[in-house]
Amino acid sequence: MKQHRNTKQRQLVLDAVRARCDHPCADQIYLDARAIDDKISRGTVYRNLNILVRQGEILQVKLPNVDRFEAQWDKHYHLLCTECGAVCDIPLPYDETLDKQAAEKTGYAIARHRTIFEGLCPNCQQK
Amino acid sequence: MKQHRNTKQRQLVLDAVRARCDHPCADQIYLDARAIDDKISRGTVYRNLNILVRQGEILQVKLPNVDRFEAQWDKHYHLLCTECGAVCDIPLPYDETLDKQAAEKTGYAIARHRTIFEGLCPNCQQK
DNA sequence: ATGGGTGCAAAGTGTTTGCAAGTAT
DNA sequence: ATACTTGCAAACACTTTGCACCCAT
Repeated sequence: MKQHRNTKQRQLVLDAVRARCDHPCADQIYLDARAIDDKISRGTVYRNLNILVRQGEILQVKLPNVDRFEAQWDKHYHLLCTECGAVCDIPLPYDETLDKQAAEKTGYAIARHRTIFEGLCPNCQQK
Repeated sequence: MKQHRNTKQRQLVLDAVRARCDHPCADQIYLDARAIDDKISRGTVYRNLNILVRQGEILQVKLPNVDRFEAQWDKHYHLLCTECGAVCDIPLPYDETLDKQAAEKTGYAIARHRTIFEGLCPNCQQK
């Protein structure tokens, strides 16, 4: 594996992810980083997000159109409001036994599972 | 809701999804449809896939890079081989109680959840 | 006849990449 | 000195859309 250096851009990207709790998308992180270093480029942000994901520093949440990121790295589930697009973590325990069951039934070597709940947030329900 | 007509193109797209069990992506469906009607266009395939998903005729599976589709419409979970990209349905029961728990804990009106297991298929484990 | 549907090509969106210059180690 | 990183812009992959014509109802 390639050895990574500490650059202020990479640190900036990591800080930007950590500073937010709303699971920002890459472009949001770019904007946040840009507000501090107005020279940083989109390419650099995308590259660093990918590196940080690979290093396990941050988590990538695959959603319909865009990927989102978050600094929390333990296994947990997500909740998406299908109306306004808000994403939040959900306080349900990660069920390890599911991975075992799936492995037994399929012969796959299961690393993990990802669960995304879909619904309407309190705000959007009122409309 | 807009009223939809029966066109041979739409039927062709639906048949193409039904004919496959490997969760094809949009472009694969386009190619399959193209093999039968060499005049059908990508735009039409994409448009019809979206319509069919909205109508509940087919299911859309959101994965890393591309969306995949399948004709089975009941709630169930998916298994992705992170090496070769194969996708299959997984014979675990859909857990309705999770939706209730999530709703109670968050105040969201939960419609459903989607779970994707990640691992290595038997083939890719050998390498 | 009416309004949804089609093919085509252009435009979007989100992300990756080639390159020359810069920099952490 | 070495080789990883950066900014920039061009390239990509996938999907949507505007338009004029077509066709199911």
